[in-house]
Amino acid sequence: MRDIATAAGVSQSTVSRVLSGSVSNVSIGAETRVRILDVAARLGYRPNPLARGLRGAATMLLGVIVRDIMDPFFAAAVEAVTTHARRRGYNVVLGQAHGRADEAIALRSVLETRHCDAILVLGDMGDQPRLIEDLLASPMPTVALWQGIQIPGIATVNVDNEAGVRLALDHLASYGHERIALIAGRPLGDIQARRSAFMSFMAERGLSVPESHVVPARNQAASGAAAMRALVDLSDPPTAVLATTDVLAIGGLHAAYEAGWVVPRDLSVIGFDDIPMAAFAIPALTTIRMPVTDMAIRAVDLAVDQAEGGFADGSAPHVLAPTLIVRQSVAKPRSGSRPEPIR
Amino acid sequence: MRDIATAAGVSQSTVSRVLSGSVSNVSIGAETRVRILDVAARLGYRPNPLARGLRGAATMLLGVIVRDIMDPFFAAAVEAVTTHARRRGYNVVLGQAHGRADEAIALRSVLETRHCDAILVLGDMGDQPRLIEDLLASPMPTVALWQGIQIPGIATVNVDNEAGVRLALDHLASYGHERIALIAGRPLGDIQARRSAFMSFMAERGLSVPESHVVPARNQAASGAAAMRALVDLSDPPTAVLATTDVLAIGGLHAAYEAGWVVPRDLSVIGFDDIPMAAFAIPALTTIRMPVTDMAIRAVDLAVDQAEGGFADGSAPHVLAPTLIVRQSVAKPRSGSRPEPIR
DNA sequence: CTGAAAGCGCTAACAC
DNA sequence: GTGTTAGCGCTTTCAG
Repeated sequence: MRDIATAAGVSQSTVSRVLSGSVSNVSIGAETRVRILDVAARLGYRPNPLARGLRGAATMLLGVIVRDIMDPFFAAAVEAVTTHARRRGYNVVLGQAHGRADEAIALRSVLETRHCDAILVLGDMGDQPRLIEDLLASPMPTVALWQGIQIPGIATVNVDNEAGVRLALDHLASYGHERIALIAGRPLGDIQARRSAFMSFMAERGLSVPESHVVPARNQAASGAAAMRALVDLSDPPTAVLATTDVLAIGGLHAAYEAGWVVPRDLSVIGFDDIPMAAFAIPALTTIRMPVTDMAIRAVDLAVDQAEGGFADGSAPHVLAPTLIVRQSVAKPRSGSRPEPIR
Repeated sequence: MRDIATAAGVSQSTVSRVLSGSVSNVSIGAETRVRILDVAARLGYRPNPLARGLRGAATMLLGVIVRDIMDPFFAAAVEAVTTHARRRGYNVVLGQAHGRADEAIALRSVLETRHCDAILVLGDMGDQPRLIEDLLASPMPTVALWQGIQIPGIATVNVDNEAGVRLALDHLASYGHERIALIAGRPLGDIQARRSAFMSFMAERGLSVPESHVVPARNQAASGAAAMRALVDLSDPPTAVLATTDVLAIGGLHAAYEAGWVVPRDLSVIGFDDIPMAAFAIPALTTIRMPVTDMAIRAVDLAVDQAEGGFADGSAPHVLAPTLIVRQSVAKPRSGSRPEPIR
């Protein structure tokens, strides 16, 4: 910038005024402005965001911390967040927290990331207490999405997991299912909420849930498949399965298929999230749709408003409602205890 | 930092020396160091990366521009890149280029992103000429992945698309398939390469490809499904289908299923990429596996070396080989022109 | 071994 | 309208 100042024969401040589009100040000499713009272009001038930041300017960056970007649900969430952030003039810095092992690093990454204006945390970080602690300690506006729980002091945007589970269970029940199993991911955040909602609603209806009908899994298709294999091998297999995420459900669908079970004739399956692939599962997966876009918008707005306005929204809870998407994977229960082998 | 200097009763420079772990200089008074460290901790000191950056320090940030994060393949790629980047001590800034409409913005984002040490471009940006131009104009180390083509002046890491297509076609041919259709994404980069490889290899074998057997698609399951629907409705439907990506193939599988075609009995399907879901498609998808991890490592190393060492690797082409993953979606051709309706 | 001072690129008072 | 000056937080000569 100094170069362009000398080259244009004006002072640096004038250049700054022109190039940074200072609104408030006095008007700039029409010809001077043109000359400066000209020289700037000729010299291929690029403002240095670091220097701007140092002066206290907003970086227009939103930090996003996501547990696992390979989870299609979170990929969609990142997409939604990115889209709305951009609409608000912000860009996104992605910090991946993959696995708890990297906790310390993820954390560091966040701290180093001080040069963004606000932070969004996607997904349950319940097992990374240091992260949470650190977020709380820092003065940076933070909002947590899909955390499953309220974190005092941090604005959170969640789905109503209980309503979702109730929707799913009601749907299954309306078909006459009583032996319903659960494939559940790590008991944290959203998943934990879904799991306990499942248990209460089953109890509420007087439906018993044998221990073997609640099978734990990591949130990957392979794990969902393994869980389904276990279920299908039981002496008293369920007639319906609720998976806490679509990824798990899709893995389960595959395992059922391999075992020769035809969904939904022999077994009903219902997922949670409505990831893009869900509609293309075989059969198309009935699932609970997450209002991803709305949640992303809400969260970004919260973060941006906090960053710009500085008003401490504190921890007003934002809980949005999921909806039931009926597709092809649910039907009435088979008659026998297990299906006749078809091959 | 000034505060901590006064609080510790030393000068700012001493504090800096201690806190930044200056290697070269003289040793620091043992007691002084401890005192400073102590005060720093007590005051909750956090270095300001912006100020460091201003002084010319590396930001340890890798910019990653990806066309579409919702594409499971690129999600996996981002994961791989992030992992290796972190191993090298770098964090990742994600810039999403979704859709060409945002070209200008994506571009800006990159330029603003000058505060990262190098840039990785994932996926074909052939339709964003301004982006490419800009990358070339800037002095920032850049490496392009899955660009499908060489870009003079930018280091590129690609797969051998032709080898991949040949692998797929050989596999299909070995089962006796001759009427092979192609579901192809946007004719850009990798996809373009795969498409033309398909055409040449078919020609090479003397196999004709009716125009109706090459169906264009956007890279989404829905589009793959639509394409498959078209294929299946043909009066001379193919006995095998090659999709340029697994996402397309999975969509196609679904459409075939809905049409009552049983894969692989009535139709063989083969994909490209080997995304995590591919193994859990129904039936499990035979596909061409991308060496994602290796490519990510190569690219990150290239970028980092360039950023740190400054040696201009220029545009040495890096082309890695894909492999065939045989699963369940390919069998010998059905006998009739079309399958008997099964329902 | 430690302090003083300059400067990275830019902006914002405050003059003229 | 335009120039001067100070300083954001940090590192780094250059002197003590």
